[in-house]
Amino acid sequence: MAEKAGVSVATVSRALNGSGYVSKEARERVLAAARALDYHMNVNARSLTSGKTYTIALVLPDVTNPFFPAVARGVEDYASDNGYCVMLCNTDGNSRKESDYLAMLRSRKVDGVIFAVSVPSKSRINTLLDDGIAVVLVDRDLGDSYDIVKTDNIAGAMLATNHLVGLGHTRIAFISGPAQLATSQERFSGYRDALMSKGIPFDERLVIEGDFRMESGHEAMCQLMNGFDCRDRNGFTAVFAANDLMAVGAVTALEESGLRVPTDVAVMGYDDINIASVMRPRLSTIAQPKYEMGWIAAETIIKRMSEPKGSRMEEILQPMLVVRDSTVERRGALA
Amino acid sequence: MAEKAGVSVATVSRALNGSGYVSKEARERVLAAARALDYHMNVNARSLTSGKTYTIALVLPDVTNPFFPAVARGVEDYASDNGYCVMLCNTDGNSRKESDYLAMLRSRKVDGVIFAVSVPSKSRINTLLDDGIAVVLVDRDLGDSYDIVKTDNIAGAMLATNHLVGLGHTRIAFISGPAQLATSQERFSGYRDALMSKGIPFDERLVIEGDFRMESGHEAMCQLMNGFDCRDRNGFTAVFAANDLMAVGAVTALEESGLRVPTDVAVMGYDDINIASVMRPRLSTIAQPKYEMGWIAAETIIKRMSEPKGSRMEEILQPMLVVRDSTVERRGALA
DNA sequence: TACATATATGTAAGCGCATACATATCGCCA
DNA sequence: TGGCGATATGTATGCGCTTACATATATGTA
Repeated sequence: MAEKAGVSVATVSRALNGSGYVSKEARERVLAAARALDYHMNVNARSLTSGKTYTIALVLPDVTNPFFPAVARGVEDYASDNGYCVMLCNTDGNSRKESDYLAMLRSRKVDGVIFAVSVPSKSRINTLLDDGIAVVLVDRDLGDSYDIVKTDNIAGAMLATNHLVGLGHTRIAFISGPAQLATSQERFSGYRDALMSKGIPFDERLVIEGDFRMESGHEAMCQLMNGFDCRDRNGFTAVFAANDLMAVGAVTALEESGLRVPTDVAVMGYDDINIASVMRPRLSTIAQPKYEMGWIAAETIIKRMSEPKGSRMEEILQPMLVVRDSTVERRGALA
Repeated sequence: MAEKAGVSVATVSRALNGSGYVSKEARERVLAAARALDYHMNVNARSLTSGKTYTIALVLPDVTNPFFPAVARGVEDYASDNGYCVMLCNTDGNSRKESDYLAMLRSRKVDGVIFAVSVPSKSRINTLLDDGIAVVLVDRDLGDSYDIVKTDNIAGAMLATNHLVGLGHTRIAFISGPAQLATSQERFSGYRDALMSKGIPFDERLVIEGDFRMESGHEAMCQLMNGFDCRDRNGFTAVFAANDLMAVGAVTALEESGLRVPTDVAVMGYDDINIASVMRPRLSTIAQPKYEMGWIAAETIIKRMSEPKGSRMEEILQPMLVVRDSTVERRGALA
């Protein structure tokens, strides 16, 4: 390549990177040679000296969870527009897998990792940071120590709860996410606080912990039905699930018991995944700007890489109430 | 690191890789030093000499299409179990994005790319191969030149069509995928051949091309309803969509027109994405082993890397008929 | 004309690793 | 005891690139 153009490797490098002085003529010869040889820079070799790999990792529990593909897409779009590649890492919420991956990413010198934490471990993250790897959290918060992009879960849960209350419900069950996640805790707070503020007593027997997966929603619902008779005003007349997947499970359980949604019990989800608008009854839910979250996370991490010492960045997006058929009965609806 | 252990870098390298001769004592000192310093090999630097990056790319149209996350998961699981990382690349079926990405991957020296092609271009793939990058196609075939993992689309489409025919339908519309994709062509063949073999005349006015997305299914259905009165026996009484997403769109269009599924027109999908079992009516469809496809694709590509010159590998998985409510009316069903 | 600057290019070192090659020690057999 | 093979380790080179530094020419200024 250098010979082909009749110049030194240094000049080639300068020509290709537009750094330093290169005569017009030399540049053209280099470019011509590059084209002729179909030459492509070896990015890995470059990273050896530059320290930058132009790679970021997206570490999340499971792409198969419909919440994440949109986030991933957002990350990827912003990243690729800026010359970055993104590695996809599924942890299954498994501590071991998570730390294995982080080690892998460290030894690959990724520039940054966008992290939907499933086991809250600050030391894990600090290790990355100490290594000079930028980190931004998405969705799953971890206190106020790290850059984060999330939605306002408390507001979202209040939106949901208030909607239910507005419909006349006072006995509202809550199917929570994994208790150790801030995301779950926040949604729970929103639920409880909304109740309180309306003067509705909070009954902890109405709260069951799930794990964000469909089956756990089904299970939780069964447990709930076991403990209470929902045809009884002292039972419950509505359920708010901390994510749509669990809401789907809950609806299924309800139907299996011959209960009608929303007539017998109203169901509210969270996330607004694609399923929500297609299932029957269509699921009322709290929409999160998933794609934007990913996009902004990528933007944030790239910004962070350019100033590692800058002050903490926090992007809190607003969730939105989407009312469909699982909470209010439509009269004269087509379907 | 080398000094810390009191040996040369060569010995460190040998100790860490288990190559060449290293005394037990030296190895232990190296390992101890590594632990003490929290040393991690720089994989990129290594790839400079070894030529291997232990990275594979997964290039597909859009992770947001529910068919792909499962495939991606399969790829990732096998890959990470074998020390590989996977880069995620969305092309949107856009020729430009696709080739941009391939260039990017070349300059990053990925070891292989698992490719769900959207624009069929052999030269594109040959360029990769010439570069020493392994390629295996998933789902989208391209003649018999390359390694591929797919399902038997002809068989699948026949399964679907025969099911409909068995139900008494003779006027079966078909919403096809993009015509340039082998996947679409094969499903179309299966549809037409099944019809033929039952002595049912094939009416090309009943075939409309979509693009695998939900909206296009909706549109196609509208077009179909415009051309035919489906309450007329000479219109159509069933629709087979080449994928579930389009089937969902079709069902929506049907409902909007006040038509009932499956009573007025039966609908059959393809893929068995998560939505299929949750929507109402639940969608009858052809299930593809998505996760396995990804898993096997990763297995295949890693095998290929170890013997670049080996004979072509072709894995054709079998699709499965899943009968739900969109084709047959359930009596006494709970919901 | 003499010298400071801007422009242009090459040389060489180094990034973190693997490895060919040279060297050194040891055990063992003829 | 001389010599060979197995074992162990260091030195040096190169992977493909960037960049500090040296060098060289052109341009401008006093």
